[in-house]
Amino acid sequence: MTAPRNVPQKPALEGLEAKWDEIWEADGTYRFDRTATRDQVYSIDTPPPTVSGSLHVGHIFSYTHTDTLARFHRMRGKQVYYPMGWDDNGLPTERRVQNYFGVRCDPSLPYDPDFQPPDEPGKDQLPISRRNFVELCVQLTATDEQAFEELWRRLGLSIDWSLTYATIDERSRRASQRAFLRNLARGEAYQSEAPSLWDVTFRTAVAQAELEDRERPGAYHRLAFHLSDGADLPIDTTRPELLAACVAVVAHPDDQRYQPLFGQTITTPLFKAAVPMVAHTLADPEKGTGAAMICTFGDTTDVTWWRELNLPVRAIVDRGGRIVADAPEGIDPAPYAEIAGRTIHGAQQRTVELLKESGELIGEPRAITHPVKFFEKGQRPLEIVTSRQWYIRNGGRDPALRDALIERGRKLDWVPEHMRVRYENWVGGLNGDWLISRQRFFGVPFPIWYPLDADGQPDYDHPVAADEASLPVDPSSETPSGYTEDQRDQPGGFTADPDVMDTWATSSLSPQIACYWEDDPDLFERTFPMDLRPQAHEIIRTWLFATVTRAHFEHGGLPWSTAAISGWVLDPDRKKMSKSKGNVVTPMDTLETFGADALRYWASSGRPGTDTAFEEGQMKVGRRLAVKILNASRFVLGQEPAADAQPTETLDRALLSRLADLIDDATAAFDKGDYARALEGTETSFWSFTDDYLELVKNRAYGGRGGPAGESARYTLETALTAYLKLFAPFLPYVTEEVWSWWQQGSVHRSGWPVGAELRAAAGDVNPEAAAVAADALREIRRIKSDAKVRLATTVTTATVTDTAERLAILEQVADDVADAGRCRELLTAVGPELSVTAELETETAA
RNA sequence: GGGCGCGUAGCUCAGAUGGCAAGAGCGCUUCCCUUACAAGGAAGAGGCCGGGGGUUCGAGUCCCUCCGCGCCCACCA
Repeated sequence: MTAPRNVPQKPALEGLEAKWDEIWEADGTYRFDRTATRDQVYSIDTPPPTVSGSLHVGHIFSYTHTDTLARFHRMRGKQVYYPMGWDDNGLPTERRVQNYFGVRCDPSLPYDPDFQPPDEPGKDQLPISRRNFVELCVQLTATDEQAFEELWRRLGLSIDWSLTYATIDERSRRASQRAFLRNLARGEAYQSEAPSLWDVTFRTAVAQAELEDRERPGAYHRLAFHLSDGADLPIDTTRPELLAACVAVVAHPDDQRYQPLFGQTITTPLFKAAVPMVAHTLADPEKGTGAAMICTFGDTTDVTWWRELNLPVRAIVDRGGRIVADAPEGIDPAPYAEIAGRTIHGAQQRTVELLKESGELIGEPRAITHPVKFFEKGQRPLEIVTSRQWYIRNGGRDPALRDALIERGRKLDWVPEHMRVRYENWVGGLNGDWLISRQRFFGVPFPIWYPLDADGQPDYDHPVAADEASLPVDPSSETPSGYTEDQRDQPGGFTADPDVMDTWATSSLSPQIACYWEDDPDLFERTFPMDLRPQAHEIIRTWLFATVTRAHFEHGGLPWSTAAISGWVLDPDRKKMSKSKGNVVTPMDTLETFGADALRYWASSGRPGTDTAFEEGQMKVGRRLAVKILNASRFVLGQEPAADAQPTETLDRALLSRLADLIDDATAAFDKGDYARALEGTETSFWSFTDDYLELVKNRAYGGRGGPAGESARYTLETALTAYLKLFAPFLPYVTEEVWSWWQQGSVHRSGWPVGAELRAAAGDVNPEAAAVAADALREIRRIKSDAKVRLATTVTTATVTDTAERLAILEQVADDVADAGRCRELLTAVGPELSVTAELETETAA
């Protein structure tokens, strides 16, 4: 039955990664068997890493967690559907291409088929056509993806590499456009011209989920507004440059100071605009003077006031963050000419100067620090600009939908459980629908055209959608049905929607993309909804929520049953590791230094959802464990049990019994997603196996006493080793596979997960305490030798073990093994209150 | 301002439904080349379990409160 044994003399970890990566690939060890039915499948919605981002140990950390679960379920007999995606779509790639090649996209330029990027990026970015730009994006991401794949393979992720996708590839674009068209047809997607948050650097709209607050220095400026009776109304503002955009003054309806003013007309300083005094509960009597100017638009509260109070628009900031050239209606154009064309900053300086000159600045500006909204990837504060954008409903303005989506979150299994709260917080706090259009270039285009009227104006109310069968389409180069290409951008013809979808609009469909939604209905049937979504906690509000929303609309259910949220890797100062902080360790270097198994050991010791310190000490421990497995295995496999060997000795059966408990514990932990607990238990047990059990049976196993007792030891050693290798396999795939190959056929990763009941049956009726009693006695004998500062091999002429009668009865059954391991010629016992050992050591003869 | 999480040996962390006379590894001390392993092995020292109250026969584990740290969210006048 067993293969010939091939145990190396001097086993080592070096070279195992390259060797087994190649064999696993050649043997298709992790290949998905698509004949499996849904109940036999465990499918994983792997996070597609942003390939333009840098690789860091945080990736190793969380992807290892997922891989341990994948390997566990595979060993339990599931067909694991474990694809890998690349998120190459979107702004990070654009930015990287700009910097890497020194180019920028100018959509007005024609395509140059012979274009070659400069060898070195020049001082000024070279303008190139959109198509040339996108080609560079594709070229660069291909390189990035290779680096990621190399890392993942080296790390030993058991991914089926035949199942990769990229968020910009044809299948993703098709799924993304198809899902959008269906959202549109069902009324879940819509277009609206409305004020929205706008990044003036990237010149694109951004979504609520992509905002972050940053503390910024600012200053309160107290401005003198004028009442009709000539009195002044002081108002504080941090944005005096928006004075020209002021459309009203607001105060809280209950604010006694302003009761008489509500409904009156106020004159703004400098620009002399007549604006109404209005009341709204969002006005905070505690802030500033209690009265605030409403501008179109200084912040999101302005938008709320503007909408709810039906105020006019007086927009002055353009899409590049400058003051527009022409003064809005109703204000004095003379001072406006002084700020027109300036940047926000310049306009603020000039406005303040003018206010000082006119005497309408009261006192000096008072410096403060306040939170300002930024695009998370941006460098300049967001402005609010009115533009036409696509939205997908997400409950932000529909309580029934919001409740339905919160309910979906409650049906999801969260690991750890408390992460659910973040989801509910976010969904509960939404204040608008999901803005998915971006005024960018490298992304999935909207599959939409607009008819042009006789004047060449687009009819946005009657968009022409692409046919599903034609997807994916690029509306800027393909023609809608019913038109000819020469009608493009001609009066009476058509024009393409110029925007692309935000990257989350595509990655929110990762389960559908990964499972070949509509492209391969048979495969989809076998894999969707998926079992596991592993991801980081900071993107619960984006990726997780958006994915739930899309599946809610498209499938009326959850996209997966479990969400496993990983923590962060912290540097020793307890700060999140990130590139900007300059404390990132290159993962490939770390892999070279410690080895994949060691790194995986460190990663696996981080509890689900818990932030974990980057600690080289743990990696050294992992490496030592791997080496220990090699050496202990070499010892165990040095002798072969007879085919009919049975565990007859008490010590052996006690070991098997404890091993059965370990297997049950590890299995239960894994079932709950707690890989770390499974590892910890296995590791603790394994060290006691090598330190105690191995020493106790060494002599017996190698024929010291001969007969069935030796067979029992050899049988038990091999049975235990087999179980340990399987238990360790999800964590240390390389060393376990290597040892497995010394005497077994096939891959340990395709061998079954151990079953506690089988070992328990083999152990029979035994007191598992026997293993501990033997180990305790041996430890006491070692202590005596250690205290006497003699070699552990020193012979004991007579040892006397004192212990309770109960424990001595157990010791009786394992006494020969204890005597062997302790090198005791004679082992006596005496009843006493607790364990103690005395021993007479044989005098060392001089060498 | 609201919410979540964390605070256990010098360091990194375990301690599931309360029973612990408090654990692991690293580091530290002492000893040992024992025929699986000296990039090893054996033995050992080291904690008012953040502070204060409470519930209980019994609390690191439950409740209250305070302190410190981290994160998420919040309408930026």
